[in-house]
Amino acid sequence: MTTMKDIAEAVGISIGTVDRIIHHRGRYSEKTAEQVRKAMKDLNYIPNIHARGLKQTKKHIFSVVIPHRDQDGGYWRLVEEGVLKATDELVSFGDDVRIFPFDRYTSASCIEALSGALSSDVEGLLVAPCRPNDMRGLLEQTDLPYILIDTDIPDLKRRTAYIGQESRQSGILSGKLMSLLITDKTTGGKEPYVLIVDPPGSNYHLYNRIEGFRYFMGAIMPEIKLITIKAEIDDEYHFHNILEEFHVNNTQLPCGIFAANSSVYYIASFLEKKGDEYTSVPLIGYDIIPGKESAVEKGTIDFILTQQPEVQGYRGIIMLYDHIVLKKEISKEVIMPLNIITRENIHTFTGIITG
Amino acid sequence: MTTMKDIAEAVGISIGTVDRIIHHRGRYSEKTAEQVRKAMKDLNYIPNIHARGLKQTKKHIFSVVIPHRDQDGGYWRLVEEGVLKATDELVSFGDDVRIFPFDRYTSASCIEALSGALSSDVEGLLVAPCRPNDMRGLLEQTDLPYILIDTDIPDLKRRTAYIGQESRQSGILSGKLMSLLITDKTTGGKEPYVLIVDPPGSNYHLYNRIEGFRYFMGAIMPEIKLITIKAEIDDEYHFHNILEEFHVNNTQLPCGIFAANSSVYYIASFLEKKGDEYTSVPLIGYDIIPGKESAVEKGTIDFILTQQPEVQGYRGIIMLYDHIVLKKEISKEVIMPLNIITRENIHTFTGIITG
DNA sequence: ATTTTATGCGTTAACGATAACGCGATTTTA
DNA sequence: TAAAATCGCGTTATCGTTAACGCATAAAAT
Repeated sequence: MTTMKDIAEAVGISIGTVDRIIHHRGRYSEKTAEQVRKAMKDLNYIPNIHARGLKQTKKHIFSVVIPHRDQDGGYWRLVEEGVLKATDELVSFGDDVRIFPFDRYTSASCIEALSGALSSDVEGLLVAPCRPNDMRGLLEQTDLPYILIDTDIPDLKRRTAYIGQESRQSGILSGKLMSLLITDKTTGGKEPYVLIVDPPGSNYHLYNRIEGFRYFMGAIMPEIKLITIKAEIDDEYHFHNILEEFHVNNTQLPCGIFAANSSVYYIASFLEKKGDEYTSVPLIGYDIIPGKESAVEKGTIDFILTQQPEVQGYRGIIMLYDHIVLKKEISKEVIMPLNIITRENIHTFTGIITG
Repeated sequence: MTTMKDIAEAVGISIGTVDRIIHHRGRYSEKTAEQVRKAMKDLNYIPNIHARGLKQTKKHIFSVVIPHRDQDGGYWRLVEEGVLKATDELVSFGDDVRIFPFDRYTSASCIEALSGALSSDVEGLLVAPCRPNDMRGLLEQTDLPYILIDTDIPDLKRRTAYIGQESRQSGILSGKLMSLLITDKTTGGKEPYVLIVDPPGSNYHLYNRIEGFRYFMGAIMPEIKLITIKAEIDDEYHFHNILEEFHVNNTQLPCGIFAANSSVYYIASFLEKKGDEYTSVPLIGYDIIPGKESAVEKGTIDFILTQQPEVQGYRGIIMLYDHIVLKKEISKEVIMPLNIITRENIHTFTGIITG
């Protein structure tokens, strides 16, 4: 392994000069710099990360600004788990990560969390700007590098990167899967229709998912009516109620149900309560929730789409570290894979972070 | 951040003693050891990886024993890419990875590569024992830790871990997807059948994939005949020939085609040459091959299953490092997720390693 | 009773990169 | 012309951990 000392000896100077040249800290002649650069190439010099990391006295602190772990049906808990896993690794380097959770339904909580995250001795942020209008102001002012996750604000010129999902595309993919599940058997009724369940809260991603689904279904299966019911509370009991109410007024079963987030599990438990005729209705939704896999394993839920929120949280932190500490180039946009989960592969997707 | 010095001061001893206690190197009393363990907990001591890594003079060298990058339709090239990516990271720590490729069709090459990998100053191996009988002998003798990839030899008691796929399960999953693609329209012929293409070489995974596919189709769609054609050479021209020959003898189109590996791309190009009626036949196969995505994007290939070979290679090296250098606990078995790729999500799966 | 051996510690020099500091020699400014 | 600034470089302490070495005191072996 080549060290700076080797470079220095090869050129006939001291390591101090080599260091100054490597880091462009001035106080050297372009002539020696040229020799050093040549020697670095010839000897294949690669900086020793350990030595560099050890010397860096100051520990790096990152802030994470995301909604409370219980919001959006437990989605953010998964993101947080990924963040914590990455934090474990950074702590061994002397660095640290601080989480500032907020309530995504109130403006004040949102602003408070973000300004708290900015004020301390922090060097970079991972932010989920669920309320773009509330957060954009502070993000425009700060000089700190930050990575956006989940929701993008493309016109924020200073954002370092964005990690996210293609929500509309995932709706399109859901539509495709739905179209495969709908056979003549299930469209047996007089007026075939698909039920779209619009979960509580007005969420950018929910909107796009439903829009994508509608687009695909309209294009490929125009003969099928799309009926949307809107839920108001993120609660199993509430979902059962509105589904029951809908069913009373529409005794004919739908030929498919699409839920735009993890509320699909509420729908599954409703169908299971009603019996076999109901569970055989094609059902598509989002997110693997630990402990609730059985609805997929039994086949009540036919397909689940997921973008592995744990991976998003994990990668967010690692990217911050790569960018700020290792000064690596990182991609401006990371689009998460759209994973299709079903009875036959769900067991291969549980507890995965790095792969 | 707590350091060993802090621990030593808290207990009132020197860091030398703390070090001996942490590493069980003897020369200390149980009484002080108890105090040190308590102080470590109280002060939440976490070893500094950088300092440890820097001090470790000896660089760690790992060997990778996998088939040549061109074999199995370029599959191993992808594994190698993951290995190289991980190697890049290790090189910054002063460590190194050496690749010993072999020809999976000859016994001698296989043994030569493995013994070469074992002989040097290596501390651990990542081995794809494609020819278990040829390799088991050497693996039983060595004291070095090794991780198996791709093919498992469960009765090798000393293997550190296995990273692999559930090949039979992936065949079952293919069967399920095929059953969704087959509608009354495509089964219009007199004697509906599905074509199974068995690629060249007798491969453990190929066998299991086909077996799983047969199992599912037999159980769910027993009315559909399964016809297998065996290819002998891994070459586009050869595939076109045998497909053409089959077609001449069986003018009725199949209601689906299943290819047990990346030769699915040869089949796709054949169908595209023949025209629209042919490309609309449901086609399912394996592996995303860089540069060949268009067959999926156009819809000629309906579904691709992949277990992200790059990720397997990458994780293999990282696990070796975690186990040998960081002395972390690593899982005995890592089963890769079974990813379902189709026209609507393929673009989110290209160039992914860590996520 | 003397020599070994064992026990329980403290001290210290690395590992490679960093950056503050110092020091002549030249150039610029007052 | 003297003082000040700049240039180009060398020297050195430091980060936290490791492990060799040393050194008393006590126990065991001769």
